Formats: sequence, C-alpha cells, structure tokens
Amino acid sequence: MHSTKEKNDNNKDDLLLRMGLNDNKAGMEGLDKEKINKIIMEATRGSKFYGNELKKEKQVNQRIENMMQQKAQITSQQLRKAQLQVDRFAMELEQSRDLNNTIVHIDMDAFYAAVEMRDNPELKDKPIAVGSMMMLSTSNYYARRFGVRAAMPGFIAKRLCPQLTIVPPNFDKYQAVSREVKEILADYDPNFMAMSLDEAYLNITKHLQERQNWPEDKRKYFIKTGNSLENGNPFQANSEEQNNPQILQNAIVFGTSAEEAVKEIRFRIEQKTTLTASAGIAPNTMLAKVCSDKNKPNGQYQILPNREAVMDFIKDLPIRKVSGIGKVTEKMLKALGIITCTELYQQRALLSLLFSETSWHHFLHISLGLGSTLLARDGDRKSMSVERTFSEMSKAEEQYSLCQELCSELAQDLQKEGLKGRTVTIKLKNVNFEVKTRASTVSSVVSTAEEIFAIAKDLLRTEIDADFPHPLRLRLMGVRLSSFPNEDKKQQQRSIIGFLQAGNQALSATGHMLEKTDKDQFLKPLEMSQKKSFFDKKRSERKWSQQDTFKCEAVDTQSLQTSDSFQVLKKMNENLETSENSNKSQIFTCPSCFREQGSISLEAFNKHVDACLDGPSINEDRKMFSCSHASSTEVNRKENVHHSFSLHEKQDYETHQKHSGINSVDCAELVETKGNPPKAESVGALSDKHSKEECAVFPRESFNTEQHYQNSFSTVLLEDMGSSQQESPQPYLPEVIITQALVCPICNLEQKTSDLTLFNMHVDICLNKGIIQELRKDSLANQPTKSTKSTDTSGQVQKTATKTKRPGMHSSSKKVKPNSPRHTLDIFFK
DNA sequence: CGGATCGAC
DNA sequence: CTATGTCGATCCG
Repeated sequence: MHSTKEKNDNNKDDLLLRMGLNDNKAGMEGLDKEKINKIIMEATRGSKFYGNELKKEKQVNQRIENMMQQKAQITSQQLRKAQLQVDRFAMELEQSRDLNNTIVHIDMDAFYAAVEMRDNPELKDKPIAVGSMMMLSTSNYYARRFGVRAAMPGFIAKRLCPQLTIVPPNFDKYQAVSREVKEILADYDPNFMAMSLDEAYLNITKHLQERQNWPEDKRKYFIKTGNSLENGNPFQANSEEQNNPQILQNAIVFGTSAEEAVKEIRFRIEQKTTLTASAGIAPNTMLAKVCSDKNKPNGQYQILPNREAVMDFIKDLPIRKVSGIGKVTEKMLKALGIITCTELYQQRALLSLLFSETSWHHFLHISLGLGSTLLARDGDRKSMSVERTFSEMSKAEEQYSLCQELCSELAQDLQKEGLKGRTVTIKLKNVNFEVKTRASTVSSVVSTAEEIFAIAKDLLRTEIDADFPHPLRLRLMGVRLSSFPNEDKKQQQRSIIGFLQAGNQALSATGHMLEKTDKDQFLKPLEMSQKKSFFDKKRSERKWSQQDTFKCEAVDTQSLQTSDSFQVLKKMNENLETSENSNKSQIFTCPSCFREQGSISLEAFNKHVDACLDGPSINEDRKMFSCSHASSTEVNRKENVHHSFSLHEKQDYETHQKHSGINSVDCAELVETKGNPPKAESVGALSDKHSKEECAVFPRESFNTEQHYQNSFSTVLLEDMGSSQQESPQPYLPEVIITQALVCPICNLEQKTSDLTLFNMHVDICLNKGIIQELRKDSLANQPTKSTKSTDTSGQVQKTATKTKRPGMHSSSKKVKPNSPRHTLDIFFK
C-alpha cells in the first residue's frame, strides 16, 4: 500500500534523524545510500541466497502476524492487570538499581583493517577490507563510505567499490596485538572480560578508588614520538583530549576521574600499538556497550552514574543499538510501534503479554537502563563444533568422507581441551541455503573421531535416505559435540550453592538478588537439571510460572492516585508489621476500590481484588500510567560489593577463530560518524548502524514485501507523555496527568518528575527503606508452604482467551517458585 | 531431548 | 563463479 510505504519511510527517516545518521556527507568520495542499495540489489536479485532470505522474511512476517492476532484478543482488564504486575516488577528493578560501578567497554576501531593498514603503508589511504571474496570480516572507514561492511561477501563489496583491496586475514597478528592491548587493560581491572580480540569490558571501580590517592607520577605518560609516529604527535589532532590532560613537554598527566582514566587507557593503547580504540563508560555493561559506539572511532563517551543521566541517555535510544536486540526482535517490536527505549517502556504491559517472561524481563531492563554490573567469568564450554562451506556437493560418498574429515578435526579440537560429550549434531545446508540440524544423544560420552563419526554417519545416512532418489545437494556441513558431563566435584558444590541461591531468589525476590537479573545471570539453571529430568523441570516451571503468583501482587501502588497510594501503602505496612503470619487475619485495603477489607484471609482479599479488577465497575478514572520516562529521584545506593573473579579471557573462542578460515565478522565497527566528525579521514558514513541492521547487505525495501502490518496495527505512537498507552479492542481510558509538583510525603522533597510511576517508586523507597531489610530476613526465615493459593487462583480469573501461547513463557530457569501469600506481600512492599 | 531460530562477534 | 564460522541461549514440541 502506498500509505504504508510512506509511513515506513517516515519512520525510518525519523529514526535516522534521531540517531543523527541521516546525513550523507557530500563532497567526499563514496556512494550515497540509494546507489549502494541499487548495486546490492542487482548483485543479489535472483540468487538462491536471496530466495532464502525472502523465505525467512516471510516467516518472520508470519510470526508478527500471529503476534498481532494475540494482541487483538487482549482485553483491557488483562492489560490493566499486566500493567500492575509489570510495574511491581519494575519497581523492584528500580530499587535494585546499582550505580556504584564504573564499567568500561573498550572497542578497537576497525581492528583487523587497522592492523593491516598499520603494517602495510601501501594500504594507507585506500579502501580496504579484511576477508575473502566469500566474506569480509571488517573494512576500514574509507571503504565504509562505499557501503562496504563486515559480513558482506567480497564480490559484492567489489562491485560497490572496485578499487577495494581485500586482504586475507592474519589472525595470529591480530591475536598478538590483542594481547598487547590486554596487558594494558589488566592494569585497570585484572578481571576484565575479553569478548573477542577487539572488545572487552572492564570494571574500573576499584581502580578509580585507588587512583584518587595516586601521585601525579603514576598518572604521567611520556609521548613516544618515535619513527612509527613520524606524522607527529598522535594526540595533536584531537581537540577533545587536548584540554584535559596536561601536556607538558613530552609527557601527559591524566586526571583521576573515570573519563581521564579511560583516556589514559586509550592513550596507552595508541602509544603501544599505533591503533585507536573507542570506549564507553557507564554504570553497567549494557550502557557501556552502547556508549562505546557513540563516539566511534577514536572517541569515548560517559554516562554519569545518576539515574537522570541514564534515563536521559536511554530516552531516544533505538532499541536496536542494545546488545541482544537483533534484526528480528527489532522488526517485531517495530510492528508494535516500538523503536526507542521510551516506547519500549511505554508498552511494557503489552509486551509482558506477548512475549516470554525472559524476553519481557530483558526488555524491561533495557528500558530502565539497567544491566549487569558484574563481569562474570563465563562458564564452562557447552559445545564444540566444526563446519565448512564448499561448492556444491551431491555425491553421497563425498559427503560421508567429508563428514569423517570434520569428525576428525572436531576430535582433535576436543582432545586439546580434553572434552568428551554425549550428543552429536550434524548440520546441513543445501544449495538453497536451507539449514537442517540432526542430533543424537548416546548414553556414554564419546570423543574420538571414530566414535563421533559412527554417530554422525548414521544421522547423515538418515538424511540421505530421506531424500532418496534425489541426492542431497549440500553447500555446508558441520559436526558438533555437546552434553559434556558436569565436572564432578566442583559441579556438585556449585549445584548445592546454586540451589540455595535459587531458593533465596524465589523467596526474597527483593533487590538483593534482583541485582543479578541481567542477561548474564538470568540463565544458569544447569544445577537443577541434575535433580529432575528435563521434562519434569519444564513441567514444574510451567506450573508455577504464571497465574499462581498473581493475586496479591496485583495490589500495586502504581494504580493509585498519589495520596491514596501513600495511605494505602502505609496502612498495609502497618498491617504487615503487626501481623506475624500471613494467612491469619489482617486488614487490607483494596488498591482498586480503596475500601478496607477488614479482617480477612489473604485468599479472600485476593479474591476481592480480583473481583474489583475484573469487575465491570472499575474505577475508570484511575491513573494507569504516565509515560514519561524522565528523570526522578536519586535513590537507594547500594553498598559497593566488590566481586573478584579469576582472570579469564576467552581464549577458546579466539583460538578457534584463529585456525578457522574467515570468521569472526567484525560486527562491532561502524556507525554514526555524524554527531562527532571523525578525526582524520572517514567522514560520510552511510546511515545504517551497521553493527546490526542486518549487516546491511540489503536495502530494506527489498525484503519488506508485506509491510502492510505496519498499518494494520492500531498501535498509536505516543506523541506526548500523556496519551493513551495503545489501542486495543477495548481502548484505554485517558490517563490522568499529574501537573502539579509532586512532593514526597516522607522526605518532604519535591520530586522533579511528572511520572507517577517514578514518583511512587520514590515514595515506596523512602517509606520502606528501613522496613525492607527486616521483611526480607523475615521472609527467608519463614519458609512458606505452598498454601491453598493455587487452587484458589485456578478458581477464577482469566485462564482462557489470550492465554494461548505467546512466544514462550517459561518462567525460565531460576525464579518464581510458588509464592506464598506472605511472600507476595513481601514483594509488594519493597 | 531434538530442532529451529536468534544474536553476538 | 562467489553470501562465514563458532558459540550460547531460548522456545516449542
């Protein structure tokens, strides 16, 4: 449809505008976006690859359509309810916000290409890429002006930029350089986490503390003006850095701030390797990563450790920039009108109904600017594999022998790490780019080439037979081994600890444990798998995941007018304080109708709340939510706990990278050179954010054959903070917008926010500061029994309709064991 | 557990 | 001619 297209284009432009990317710097050599797209299209159209891309695109579109149907069935009550639940969780997250760490993300600029240019002067001032005709790992900024990107096949890059020099990768060299860089990084955080050869996270919190007392000497570095830097002072061109560090003669003194420390790191890297790096400084890894992208190349950016700064940064941030949000997720969320983090936050209730628990939790973290503050050493390897692409192979005999070869290679790699596993998986990709995997698990571990091949061969044979009389026309084959046994001793220990922690988490569910809710910590259910069978586990997870936990939790300040909120909260707190055990008689005030419910059991109270919520006579004026994502209170600083892990670098990964052909797409590079004009060369930069954005091979239009979704959605993009959340079969009531200043009744300070949610959070925190700790201990002490609540729950409430299947909703791994009523209350009062 | 898919580098 | 390789995680059946 015509209008559809227009809308999309507008959205895109808008996005680009917000990202500050939509200017094509004219005058420089290079291509504009249209030309790039055209060339790529021509090179692509009609190829098998393209056909498969279209097919995949259709599947994604289908998923979106399903999602939209589900969305259409959601009632306003369900949504309201979800809102309460989600906001309760958001509140917990807010309280667990930890701003006390200084996390740095270091990212070498166009790493492989930069190394090649450094070591071969011929390549200076030329567009180059590292890789092969088949696939490029990275390109320099010059080449990027022509649309040449990482993850692009070389032959297409050549069409975009005929002068392009493609140099084959020298992984050994990159590794050596990487080691040099890591030596520097270790000075600032011995436990830093290397993500690849060119990227690492550091927690420099401790370093900064010590650094405060350092004499100038220890922060003083001499500028090397040796041969390698014949062009003069490497720092000279950088106006930004010129001010701060004191430059005296040939030395620079860096300050004691985080920003200065990171400048020092980058300075030392450049001095040592003649390569530049970019960096991001923030209170958590998620933000640091995004930051490092902001002033790339050769720049840095800091988000100051206060909530306001974080929220400000997050506000217009396109979700796609966040690690973990890929092409598909971006598209699905876009279908819901979500592009920025603010929009992601605004739709949180809906998302909780449409996505799995892990997914919407992740989304909520992102939209609140939360992330991991720990650099957890990554655990033991879970699988090892080999795969290879080749020109079409149709003879079964060749296929078997190739399979055998792969098994041998795999066995070799396995031997290096002394690994044995029980599951063998083969991967096949045919000439149409369709991928299949077939797995088989045996009862005892295998590791030799012969053992693995015996299993892989059977799997392969089955596939060949299945297609008989036709041969398999393959372009890729792979073999993987997984299901490694648990390392006995340690594993058992960990298993016990893990179990206890899981218990704690389920019980306390308060800030304490929640600080770990980042992606990294989310997972790790492995301990449980020993106790229960897989299916047992799944079953019990499902059982507890949803409905059960709902009732009393629905009580939430969010839904209340501020004054009422305070009253109710206070009252409930009093009740809690005085009543020893939950299920006895207590006095509750219904957050929906605001009537005291007298001395009733929790179940009864829950029933009442449900009735109130579900019933027709809902207090329609009730404030749902204001959307502002803006600043608010400075809150709840946690103690600075320093976790130290043993040094761990991802050597495995890198080693593998090394002796496999062209891999490791340098996806990290790219992007917006606009806001901050790059120093030397490299201007222009075509819009896309390459690291992501489907490695940009295809013009968006080419695959978007069915964009009509965009229009069929009733979702309304919010123009300002007060507008309704979204349209649904039963549209929402307009929200009440609080215009007057909000003054916290506890601390008496005016809160600079018009966002009720945030204000309520503040009040809650003020109110409960002291009490919470006690409640936590309390709840831990009183291990709740499972109580009658679940039956109670099943008795009424939703159940039907939309509860079908949303994209997954395990209460994955760890959490949410049965919540006792007592516990639920506990959660509520934080 | 098996298979497909996503995402990162 | 010519569109990677390796790993971890999630979700669904």
